[in-house]
Amino acid sequence: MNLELIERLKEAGVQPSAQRLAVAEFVLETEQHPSADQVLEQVQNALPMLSRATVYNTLHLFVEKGLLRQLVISEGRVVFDPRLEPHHHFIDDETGDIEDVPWSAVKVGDVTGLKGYEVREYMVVMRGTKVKKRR
Amino acid sequence: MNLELIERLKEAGVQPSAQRLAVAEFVLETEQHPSADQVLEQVQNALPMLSRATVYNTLHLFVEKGLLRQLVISEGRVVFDPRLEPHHHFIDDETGDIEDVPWSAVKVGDVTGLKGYEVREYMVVMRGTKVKKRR
DNA sequence: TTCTGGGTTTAGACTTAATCCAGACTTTGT
DNA sequence: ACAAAGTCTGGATTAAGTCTAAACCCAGAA
Repeated sequence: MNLELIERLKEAGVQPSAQRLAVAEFVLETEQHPSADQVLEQVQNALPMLSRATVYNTLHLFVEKGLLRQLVISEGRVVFDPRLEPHHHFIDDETGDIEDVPWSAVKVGDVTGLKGYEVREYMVVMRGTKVKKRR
Repeated sequence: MNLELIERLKEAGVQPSAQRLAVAEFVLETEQHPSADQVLEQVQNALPMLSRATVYNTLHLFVEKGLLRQLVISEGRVVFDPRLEPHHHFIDDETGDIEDVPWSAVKVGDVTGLKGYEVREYMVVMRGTKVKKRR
């Protein structure tokens, strides 16, 4: 099962294993921005013997191999994002939820030309509240 | 001594005290982006009996009263920034140092008009390396 | 001056996220 | 089947941050 995922791990240079597959299945597929502990909790449903250390190891491995991005923008927590293409982030003041904002939604002027800095990546971080749909 | 600072605290609605003054003296003046523990360490030079809890209380009070901003963008740490006017941030990949980038250095297109979001504040977070001065 | 009460500070216990480690287990190649 | 390399585990450890109860300080009232 899940041959595609196995292929994807191999391509990234990650040797597949039951644990890694289970973690990948959740974290590479989710729409959320889970923290390590949230990943642990979720994946333990499928694989109860999974240890915390393995989750941390696996997530860091995935980040290293470019399958995940690590975000450090939310309230005191490190969080993982499976969307690799550049995008911005909106953080809800009330709930702390992080949402992706498409790259095209915000235009940012030339950043690579900043004197003194070699910018590898950048994003706009917005904070505020979500507007209820008006009828 | 330091009448100005005392005035500033009072204006912000903070009742001055020896500890709060000492913390203010460091954290409102620094060019860095210190973490709570760095503040503790520094201010203990001037006030050795200062307790960790007081530093946390004071920093949070300052944030609440608008004397400081809390940043959550660096490697797993909450960090405080005494510059209240809007600006962007550059984070050095190697050292983790955070530097301020003037608001005018990067132009960002209209963000307030994003459908579905009420944006209270935003900033561009850049990551990369500092360029050595070329001769 | 002494008393009193509110706000402030303290040390230490506690919580939670994250890391480390040594041994056990699995997989791979021969 | 075996050895070596790689992976996983539970538990101990570290570190950031929070909480709490008792002590402290000081301004105003008596």
